[in-house]
Amino acid sequence: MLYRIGEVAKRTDCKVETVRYYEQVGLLPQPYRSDSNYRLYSEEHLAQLRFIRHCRSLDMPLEDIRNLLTLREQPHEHCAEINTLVDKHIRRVNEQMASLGQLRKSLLALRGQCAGPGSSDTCEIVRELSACECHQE
Amino acid sequence: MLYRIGEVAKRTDCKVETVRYYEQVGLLPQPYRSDSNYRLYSEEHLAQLRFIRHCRSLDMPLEDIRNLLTLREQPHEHCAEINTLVDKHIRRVNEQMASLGQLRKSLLALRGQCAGPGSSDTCEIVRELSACECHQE
DNA sequence: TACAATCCCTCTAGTAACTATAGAGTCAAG
DNA sequence: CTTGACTCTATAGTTACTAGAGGGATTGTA
Ligand SMILES: [Zn+2]
Ligand SMILES: [Zn+2]
Ligand SMILES: [Zn+2]
Ligand SMILES: [Zn+2]
Repeated sequence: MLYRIGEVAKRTDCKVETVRYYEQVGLLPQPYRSDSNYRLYSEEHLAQLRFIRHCRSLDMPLEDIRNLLTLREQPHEHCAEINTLVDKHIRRVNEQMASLGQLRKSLLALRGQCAGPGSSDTCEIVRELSACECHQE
Repeated sequence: MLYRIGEVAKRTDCKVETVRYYEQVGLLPQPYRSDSNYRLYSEEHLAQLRFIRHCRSLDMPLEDIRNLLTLREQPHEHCAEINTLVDKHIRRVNEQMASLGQLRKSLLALRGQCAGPGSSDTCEIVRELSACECHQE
């Protein structure tokens, strides 16, 4: 059973262009081709694309996915490498969360500066943005 | 007192190329030029660049900063517009935090799947990534 | 059989916000 | 006078797609 690209895209919840893109950057092997040069995908292709899409839904970079695919191909176990890779990603996500938390605090503080219209000549928010300490000097 | 681009970059903690980039996309007005065609910046330029950099440190998109700069220029108060803009950004940050939180949960669950080397033929992490439910069908 | 609506193809360029080259000119110190 | 640090322009690369142009293929319907 072979599927055309539109079918494949629908089944993996991604756009046709994205499927072609994965092929272009070497994440997805070349599909078969019909007489009219249409791409034709097997179940294996579909499975690999699902793998990729699920990794992407976890926000893994394509480079990591590439590595995971290689590890998956090989017959041996690679728990160590795989765990390292996932742990690194978890660390990235933790860092992003931390910095977003900081950001949120700063933004709320900034937002609190505005005392409402009429309270001053220029909005305190703009004043704060202009006269910060961190970017002076 | 006029500053060359390297000095300006150092004082605002950004790269020389970034300063030129802001000029190119119209966030920073054209500086003066020396006889040898070097960019020369006034204190006003410096202040505006600080404004931009501080907004960027809050992760505001350049488009928002452009709008803030316009609002700042005008003599009247614009608390309403400014607050709307900041609130929208805060909402974006909140959304990002929420989705990162979800992501973290999923990743930790995935990480927990690995029972260590020797426990199975292929690492459970890879198995989980291959056989997810969300990307089937 | 004719025709329209979909599908698919390749190739190219655009997105955000920079970053990094290449190849050249300028300037101050030793 | 030469070395090194600075600057200039113009162009391309980064990430992971997305959108479009301009063309063929397929499918369903009248
Ligand atoms: Zn205000
Ligand atoms: Zn600041
Ligand atoms: Zn394992
Ligand atoms: Zn999935």
